Amino acid sequence: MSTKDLILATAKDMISEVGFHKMTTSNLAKRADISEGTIYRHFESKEDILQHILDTFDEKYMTLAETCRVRMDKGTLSLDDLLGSHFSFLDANAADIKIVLGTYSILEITRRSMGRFIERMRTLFEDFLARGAETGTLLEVPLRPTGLILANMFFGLMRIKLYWPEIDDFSMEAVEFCRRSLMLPEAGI
Amino acid sequence: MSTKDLILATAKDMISEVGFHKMTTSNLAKRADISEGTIYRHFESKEDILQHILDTFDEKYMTLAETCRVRMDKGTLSLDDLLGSHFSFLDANAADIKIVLGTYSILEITRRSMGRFIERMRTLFEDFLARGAETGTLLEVPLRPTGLILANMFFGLMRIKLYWPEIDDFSMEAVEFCRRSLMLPEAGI
Amino acid sequence: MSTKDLILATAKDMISEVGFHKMTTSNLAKRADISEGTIYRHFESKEDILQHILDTFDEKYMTLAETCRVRMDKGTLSLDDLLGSHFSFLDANAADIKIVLGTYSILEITRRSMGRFIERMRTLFEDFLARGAETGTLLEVPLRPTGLILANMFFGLMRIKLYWPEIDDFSMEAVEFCRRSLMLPEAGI
Amino acid sequence: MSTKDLILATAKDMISEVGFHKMTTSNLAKRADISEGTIYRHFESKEDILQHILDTFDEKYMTLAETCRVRMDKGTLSLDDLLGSHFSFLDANAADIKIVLGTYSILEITRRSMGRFIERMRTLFEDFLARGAETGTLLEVPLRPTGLILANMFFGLMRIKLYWPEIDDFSMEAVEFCRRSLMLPEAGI
DNA sequence: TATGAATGAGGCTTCATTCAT
DNA sequence: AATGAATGAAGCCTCATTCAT
Repeated sequence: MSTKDLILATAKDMISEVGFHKMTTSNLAKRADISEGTIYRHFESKEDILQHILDTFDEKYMTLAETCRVRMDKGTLSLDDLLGSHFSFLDANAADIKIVLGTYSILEITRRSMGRFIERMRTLFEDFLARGAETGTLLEVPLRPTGLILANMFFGLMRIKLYWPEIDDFSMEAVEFCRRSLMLPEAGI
Repeated sequence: MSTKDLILATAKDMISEVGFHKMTTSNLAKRADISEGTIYRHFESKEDILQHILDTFDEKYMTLAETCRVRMDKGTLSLDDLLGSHFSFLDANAADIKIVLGTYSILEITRRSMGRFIERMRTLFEDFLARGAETGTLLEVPLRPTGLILANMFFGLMRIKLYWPEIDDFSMEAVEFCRRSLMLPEAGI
Repeated sequence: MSTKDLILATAKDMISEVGFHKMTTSNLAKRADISEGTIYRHFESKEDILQHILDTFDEKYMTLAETCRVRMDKGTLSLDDLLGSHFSFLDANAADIKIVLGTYSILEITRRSMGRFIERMRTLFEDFLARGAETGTLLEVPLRPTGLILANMFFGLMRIKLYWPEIDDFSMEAVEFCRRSLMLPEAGI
Repeated sequence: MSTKDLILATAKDMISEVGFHKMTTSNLAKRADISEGTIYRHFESKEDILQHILDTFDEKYMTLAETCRVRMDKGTLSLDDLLGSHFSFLDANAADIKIVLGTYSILEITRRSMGRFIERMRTLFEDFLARGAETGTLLEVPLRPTGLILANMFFGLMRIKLYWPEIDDFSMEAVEFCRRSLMLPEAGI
């Protein structure tokens, strides 16, 4: 692994564990077993490290969204698929999420980054809802706010999972909660 | 106002405006027009100030919950009443909420405090759902997780309102979203 | 002596001895026997200390210039008096001068400060020359540049005295040099 | 141009532009488009680069002095010639002068180098004055200090020109000033 | 010769906290 | 109770220099 990647990986771990402020350049260097000066050969500032982490995360989510859209266009993406792939994504990127959730209130760059993230997720959900309404599988609901509600639900789930692990996971029930609100009362009766 | 309250009020404003880390004891003293030393006559540490703010907030919410319970026991609390009174509470205590949301990821004391807050809200919603199921006005849903889902929804709404004010308010739609998921398909009509 | 003055005096000594860059905040604190943090209770930055030194020096020269002007108006100020009082001033403020000479090429604030200093000295000399020409004790020479030449001569003398003390003092000869250039060829002869 | 010369030339530009301290080895390498390590293949240290620049400058002045002496021995060097050739030299080597003036107060090596420079100039002027006195074209003045006064005047002129370019050039008047002080009251009566 | 990543000492500054008055 | 000067640990960052390739 290149030194730059080592720094990035170590910083990601540390920030998600102790927060941005408590990861000091000195700590970071020690844990990555490099000198403090080396950090500045690869990054302009401590905040710059975070910026890189956020950018990478951003790209990862864009890839997921793209994949979802492709399947949506083919008509093979169910509500469960959509929510399920998001849960997987969030689980797989827990550290990044924790970083985002833990710094958006402190740092302007994260606030902006998370704002973009929310928007992207909302747009994706919105498009899904629009399509569902067209094909008659979902209720007709106000698209924009409902997309936001779903995105918001996801963040909340992650937050609780990450910061209050002692609380039982309630993802499944959340999915049910949403299904009841969005699915048409099963025609077939 | 006593000096202690002055410090508390000033600190609350500052923390919600600039965050816990960026409120320094020096800033605080200047803005409250007292000396830095005076702070330590009333509080043990900077964190101790936060602790007091959190405790006060805690009590305020307990009062609201108590009020809700009283009305619930009388059978005069509709879903709209419940959610409405919470929206009012959150609006009226925006500064406290912002402090909680902005520090739980950094400080153990807030993490615990917010944990309790979530639990309390969850319990209240849970009780409401149980009663609704009994009286036949609400669907039968898994109580504990659904209470959590509702609490979670509230926090999310506040968060977006506080940190991304440029996003349109979607409280009303969120309420609708929940109603659809929880209300019985209006019987016989 | 107040702590602020102690810092100022110590810094003046150190800067004139080793230069602005080589006086570090750490050194300064050690030599003044205070903690590094204390420096920042009294000054905004390291450069701010220098600023204070320069301002004080500025005022001191303005006082001298004022005194000279008063005597000039009374008609009791000979060329020897004028140059003599300047030599005394420069000798008495050797540390300040060394600081000015040693930092104007590095720091914008000193460059400006020294610029003002030169101007002030030039103006004073210029006025003296004008008066001398009027009263017929001095040659008529271009005022502005000649004032500058005299100011310049002074700075040069100080510089050599301060940085090359091994070179014999030549102030007296410099005064003679100027007299020959400025005095009317003694009438009476 | 050899790499060594490239480094030297680039360093000369940079030091005269931003000063010795603000030219970092990193900057220098970037501007010269070489690697930082390469610098240390050609020079022992950052100061060593300056040493080379100073040495080269020293030689250049020695050449000028030599030329002047040759003409002096032939008896074809007027005061105007002498001063004029010095002005030309200083103009042509403005970067070197700026380096010397900007570092003698900080660095021992420059202080020594400039000391030698002053001495050399003084000696040359002194010899010229001696000859002038012998041939009866110049007043008899104390040689050593007067030589120093002239050298000093030159440095002052350069300094002001380089650091306060907003001040009008007063070289011509300076020459006049010196002529008045040194020339015999034109016999020719 | 040349590279450029790595080093580590040290610089300036901030800030929660203490203490004599 | 209140003051505010003083502390000192710790934070971020810079930079001349070294060294393996």
